[in-house]
Amino acid sequence: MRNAEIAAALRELGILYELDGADRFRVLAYKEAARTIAQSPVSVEQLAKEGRLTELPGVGKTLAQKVETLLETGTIPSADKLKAKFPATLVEVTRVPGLGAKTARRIYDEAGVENLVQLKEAAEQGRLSGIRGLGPKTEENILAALEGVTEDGLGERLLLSQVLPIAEQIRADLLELGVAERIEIAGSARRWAETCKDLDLIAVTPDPAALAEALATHGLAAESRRGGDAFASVLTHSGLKVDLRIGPEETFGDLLQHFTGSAAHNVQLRERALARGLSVSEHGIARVEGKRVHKFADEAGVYDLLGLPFIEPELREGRGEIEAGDTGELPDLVEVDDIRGDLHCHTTLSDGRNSLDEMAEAARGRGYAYLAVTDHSASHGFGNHVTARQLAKRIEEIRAWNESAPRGFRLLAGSEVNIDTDGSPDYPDELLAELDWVIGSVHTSFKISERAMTERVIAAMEHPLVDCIGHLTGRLLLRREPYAVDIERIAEAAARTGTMMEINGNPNRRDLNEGHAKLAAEAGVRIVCNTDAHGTETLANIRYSVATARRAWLSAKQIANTRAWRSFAPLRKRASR
DNA sequence: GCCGTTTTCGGCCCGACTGTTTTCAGTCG
Repeated sequence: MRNAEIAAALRELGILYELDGADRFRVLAYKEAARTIAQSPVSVEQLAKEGRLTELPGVGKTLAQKVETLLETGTIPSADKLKAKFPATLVEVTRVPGLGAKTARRIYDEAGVENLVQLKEAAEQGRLSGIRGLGPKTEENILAALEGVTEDGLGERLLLSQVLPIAEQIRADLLELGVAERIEIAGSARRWAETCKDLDLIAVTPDPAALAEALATHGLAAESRRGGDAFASVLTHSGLKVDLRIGPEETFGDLLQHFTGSAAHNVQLRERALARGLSVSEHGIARVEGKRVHKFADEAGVYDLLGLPFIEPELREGRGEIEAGDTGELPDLVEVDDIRGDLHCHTTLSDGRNSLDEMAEAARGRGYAYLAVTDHSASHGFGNHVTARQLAKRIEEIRAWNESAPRGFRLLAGSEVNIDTDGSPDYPDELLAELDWVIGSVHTSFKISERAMTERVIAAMEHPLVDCIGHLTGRLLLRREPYAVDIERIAEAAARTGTMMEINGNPNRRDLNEGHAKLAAEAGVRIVCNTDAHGTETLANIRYSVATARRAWLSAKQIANTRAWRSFAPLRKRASR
């Protein structure tokens, strides 16, 4: 059973308890445990086998036992008991925005509503407004919210790469109009999360009404939701909800900290504050006993008063960053400017959009010292494979290009070879030996067992001419699940064989993900930040690769391609042959 | 249900908003 399934079962059980009227902290405990399990980079099923479940923060004896039962029998008895008490479909009713467990339960008890279909009927027939606490306005809101229910469910998320360009555009335009003194991107976009539910912007302005109006009439805005002196919200044509919060200059740091989150980070920060007699909110930090409120125009001041160094937004996920800040063990995170070369890109030889020359020029224009050209190999199944003969010719072409290359920049003759089901690359070794750099990637036969996939990848890493593994899990965010691999075994094998592992910066992939990347780097694996660019413009996706590295707590020295060529070259596995 | 540089019991983040209420419960981020 995958972590996501275990987490979903606990989350459901938490909601069932909530529907049953359980203590809210008990419900919170289930949701917290579900969150940590969903985020765990290692298999929770494996942890259970080793009797180590309680090592997960938020998982105690009771929850560990429930997870063990779930893994053994496929169900949790307490969940079954509650499902016999009231319909389990009430869980989906609680997912309607504005409806929670309390209301869902009351609507079930008093109007017999068991699911979303019945909810819609009841609201249309006006059968909800008689219920205590519910009126005609609530009915209206429920119907409006149900309109937004799609086949895939509620609360659709967007890729960061769909959100960030909009955020940057709106911010730049509003600043240029002169309607705001300061605007910053906050929320999950500022933390460089993989996907976002909405976009949060924070602003300081002498004229809130003018700023709200400027947002409402911005070219990207399809409709204005609502506005006021401190708040404006619009929906873009692409379906992104943009919330703009306006505050005074003197608490800008407090506001930015609050709305950058994450929720888990903020909760932990406030708990730490309370232990020191301080209460943190978006308005400042107050003494619990006393009147004095500390306000900060700058975010660093907030952390400083709590005895912490500044914590980079990418780390604010409640994964130990506050403890690390306390003990002075926060990492010095890698930055985009540290990257000296890109080791994964394509040209028109396979499925890229630009020529070798164009890609080389674009890489040079970014200030890189090297670019590995890694077109797809002989068996790439999309009609754009590169035969051994074509690759041999390409190698010569690159050698010639380097002869007349500008100083301080070189092209590497590379390939992204397919890893066959038995783990072997799909070019002959003699040809691979001619190359400067080889990435091995899985592009076929995704649906094999975790054990088979793990062994397939490890076999590829044992090959002396496979320098690096590309996009390890093959996931496509919001579209295709990752294939299951045993990341601990793979990281061990990568460290042992000296095989590097890439963080693919295609914003649909971000693969290695942050959990895998952290675990691999801690196991001693050399990580590389790549783009997998299929055109000159997507070389800029390096920022997503670096973002994942930062969210994995990685420093420049843990990323191999922050090195100049002469110190990177000997790190390649082939260099030690 | 979890957890411990105040605690193995008694805590468990904070405020805004909404719609329904004459003082507040529920929901959200």
